[in-house]
Amino acid sequence: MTEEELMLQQLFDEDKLTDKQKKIIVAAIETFSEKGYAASSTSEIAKKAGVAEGTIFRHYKTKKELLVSIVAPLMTKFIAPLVVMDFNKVLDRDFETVEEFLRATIENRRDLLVRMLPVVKIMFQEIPFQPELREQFLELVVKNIFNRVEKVIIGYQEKGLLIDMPPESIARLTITNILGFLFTRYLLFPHLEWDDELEIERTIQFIMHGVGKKE
Amino acid sequence: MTEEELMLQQLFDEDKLTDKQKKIIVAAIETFSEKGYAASSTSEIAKKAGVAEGTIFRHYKTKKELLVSIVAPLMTKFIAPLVVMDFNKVLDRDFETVEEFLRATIENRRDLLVRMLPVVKIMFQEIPFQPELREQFLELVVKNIFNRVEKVIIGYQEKGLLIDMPPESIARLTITNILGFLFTRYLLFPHLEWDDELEIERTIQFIMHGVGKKE
DNA sequence: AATCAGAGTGAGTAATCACTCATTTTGGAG
DNA sequence: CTCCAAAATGAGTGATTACTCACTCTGATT
Repeated sequence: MTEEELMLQQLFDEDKLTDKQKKIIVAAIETFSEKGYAASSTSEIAKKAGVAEGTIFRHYKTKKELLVSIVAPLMTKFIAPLVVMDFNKVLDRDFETVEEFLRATIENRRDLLVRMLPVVKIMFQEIPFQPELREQFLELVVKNIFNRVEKVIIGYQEKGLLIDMPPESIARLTITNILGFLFTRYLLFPHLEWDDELEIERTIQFIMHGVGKKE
Repeated sequence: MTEEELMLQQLFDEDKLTDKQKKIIVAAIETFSEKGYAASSTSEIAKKAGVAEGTIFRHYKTKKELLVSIVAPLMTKFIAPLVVMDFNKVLDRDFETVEEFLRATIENRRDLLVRMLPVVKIMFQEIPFQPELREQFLELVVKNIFNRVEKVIIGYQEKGLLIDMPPESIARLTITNILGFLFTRYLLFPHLEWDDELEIERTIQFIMHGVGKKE
């Protein structure tokens, strides 16, 4: 199974798509990711997919619909597992400490991010310009994730494992560091040599204990 | 003096520009920032500037040259003050503690970021697609800033104010949090109500002491 | 074998693109 | 005022854009 098919399987119900439809999606992802949405022409995508330009418009009414149909599924896929994350399970059973919870969360999202890298790149590029994507993102991320994460934080605070800074600030800071690491590692400097395990541990250590030296 | 003229003054030697040249730059910044570079047409920019389309190409050979001439000065302006930041002065004279150093650094860069917001947005949007900008960014930020910051960190480590995690990791984590705050605050959720002073203090506290509760 | 719906085609469309250039306007020096 | 170089113009360029449509192909059903 090729790299592309693996990616497709993550995003779509692969079986319902014809061969040419798959090729269009693969070509579109590659082109959008390399040149950006606005700078990608449908003729170029068709050429790269080995398909007539008209074929694209048989399946997608507009170029924008092609973009949205690629990016939108990623958001739900990326968010879904975190939404169903059972609050009590996380707190009481699986993860005794915050460190373990963070380690599991980072590891869990890292796989998906790496596999979906080109689509993730497209997503962040286009969210500022596509209201449809922005709304979907805000709805999913801000309302679902943020509330969910805040509950987890309050739980750990009650167990005395976290300082009593307001949960939304702890959430902001923690998410900033996790996404900041993934962004720096995989989007900003993917070409540098990274010791992933080590850097994840340092990130977790940093989140928990900061960088100030205790007396 | 208008908002736009204030911005221009930051980026250009205002006096050398004719009235129409200024209007072109203002219109280009506005359009690029709103729609993205590739989706902005020169005819639209000309219209918005109240200028003939040919006038743009009298001063800028290509559309890309217009983009670069807007974004490039920002990078040097943004980086320059940090580069000339005297290592010993920072360490021994002005800032006894890391907290004070962080506070001053965040405050210092925040002004500029807020004033330059539209250009900053254009910069981050286009760096992935414009090799010219990417090279300039890497040269300035990675080599200058990163080395400079590492030296400061080593200095504070020698004074026993920072843990002995490798400086490049401390630098990565600290910069992530500062830029992460500014990004979240001004680009991601500028419409939310923020208590800036408070949130900056929390960010600094987080960097220094983490979120783990001490026994 | 006949039928038919959906997949695929590719030439064609008007609109828009970045850019050119011959010409006119402008503003300051002599 | 005259003069002139730089600034500004806007109609015009060929190329490319997203998208259409009349048509063909394909494979499953009867």
